[in-house]
Parts: sequence; structure tokens; C-alpha cells
Amino acid sequence: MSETEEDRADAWFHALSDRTRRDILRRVLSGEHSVSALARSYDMSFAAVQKHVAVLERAGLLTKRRQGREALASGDVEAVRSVGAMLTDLEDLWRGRISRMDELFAEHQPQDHEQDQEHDDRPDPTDR
Amino acid sequence: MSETEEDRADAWFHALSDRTRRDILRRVLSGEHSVSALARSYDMSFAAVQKHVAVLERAGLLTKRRQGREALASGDVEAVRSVGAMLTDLEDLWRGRISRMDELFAEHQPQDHEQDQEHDDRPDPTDR
DNA sequence: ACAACGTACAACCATCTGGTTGTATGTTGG
DNA sequence: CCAACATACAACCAGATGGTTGTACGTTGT
Repeated sequence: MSETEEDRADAWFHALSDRTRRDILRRVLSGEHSVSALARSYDMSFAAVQKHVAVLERAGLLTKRRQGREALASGDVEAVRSVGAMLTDLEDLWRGRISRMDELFAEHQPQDHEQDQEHDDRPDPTDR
Repeated sequence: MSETEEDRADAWFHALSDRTRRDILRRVLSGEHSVSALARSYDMSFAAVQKHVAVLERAGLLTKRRQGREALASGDVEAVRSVGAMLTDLEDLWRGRISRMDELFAEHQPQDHEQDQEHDDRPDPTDR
């Protein structure tokens, strides 16, 4: 994975690691909100909320649009999808582990494929 | 969302916000690794890597199993999926925004439904 | 015109974070 | 038995983080 890709991931996950920021992101994904409108929703100063919005913006999870004196913030669903894609990449690594376990098992028991369909205590790698 | 749910999310995203921890998670999702084996992979002290493993463990993204003097770490794919589910919940909020925009549009143009299939410059909310 | 509003940013502060070294304790191989 | 190994954890430190207040500046409504 490229170096800048890791930088983006750092910014994404750091931005999402604060519950106020996650809540802000929920609101701006649902629709545009001005920074001051957002600030009114939280029990903290306007400046604090503005800094949270700036973190989300730097991470690319949110964009701002100027309209008169207001800054309207809007969530970027493509960025959210990119974060989700990183998670599914992690899942794929796990699936690879299971495949390798299957190969190892087949190596030591290369007879029948149909026996023992029950007592499957490991999760199905193809479900979800 | 429940309070403890948000606490878990804080821990998840914070754990994932460090690239060394993401790399450790990749390795232990692919297969079990001892802490010292992991430590040998990074240009930092054993103690530093051990702390990263502890952060991932507290977040529930990894479990440790004792075998003799070694602690074998293994990634928990269910936790990774839970994080992914949070992201798709965010996407759903965005889809809701689009639905509301559609309703608003229908309200002002309640005639035909079939016109103008082209020039669709917004992403399809049902794709992915 | 001007007061109120919305935004931006700097300075400051307590706490958290990610690294270090050092020490203690259990496990294993020869 | 005991030296080497693997882990755990405490103490410490520099820098980042999340909050505060204060100041400055453009925009808007009356």
C-alpha cells in the first residue's frame, strides 16, 4: 500500500475516533448544515465544533461550501465508502487465513470431501 | 445508539488510527503471531509493539492465547465486520438524504416519472 | 450605518498518545 | 540448574489532542 494511502487512512480513522465528529458526520451525511447550526447541537464552544469540522474536512470526509456568511458542510459518502473498503480488505486477509487452513487440512486428509458436514465450529468464510 | 456502543466505536477507530496497529491487525487476521514475532517486524522496541497489541486487544479487534511462554495473537474478524457495519450505517444516512431530495423534487414536479434518464451526475444510491 | 451574526484562527491548558528504558516474573532448552 | 527467551508493566518524556477564551473580519437585516 502506498505511503500516502496510509496517511489518508490515519486521517480517516483519527477523524472517526471521536464521537462528536462521528455525530457531526452523521448529520452532514443526512444533509447540509452550517457550522453554527452544528455548533448549537453540542454542549461545547463554537470554536471546538469548528475544529471538529476542520478535522473531518482535512480527512476528506466532509466538504464545505460558502454561502454568504455561512459555511455549509456536507458529508462525502465516497470517502466513507473508501474507509469501508479498507475494512473489507482486512476481512479478505482473514478469509485467506481460512483458505490456507483448508489447504493444510486437505493436505493431511486428502481422502473424502463429503464427510462430517456437521459440528462446524468455525464461521463460514462466505457468509455476511 | 447506546452509550457503551459509542465507547466501543471510540476504541475501534482509535485502535485503527495508527498504521502500525493496522499492520499488526493485518498480520494477525492472516494468522496467529506471537507478540515477539510481531515485534521483530517493526523498527521499535518490544514494549512499544506490546502496547499496540494491548490497544487492539482492549478494542476487541484481537485476542491473545497463551501457549507456554508465548502469547499468540489472533485477529477477530467479527469485530472488523462490526466496524464495517458502522460505516454502512453512515452510508444509509446519506441514502436517506437522497431519498428526501427525490421527494422534494417529486413535490415540485409531480408529472412524469420516465423523462430524463440521462445526465445523472449524482451517484446511484443503490450501487456498490 | 451599525449591531448582530457566522466564521476563522491564535494562544493557552490539561490530558492523552506513542515512544523509550528498566525491572520483574514465568518458561524452556541444554 | 540456569542462561536465554517471552511477556508484562511501571516510570518517564516529547508531542498531539480536545477543549477553552479572545480577537479579527466579512455578511446581513433593520
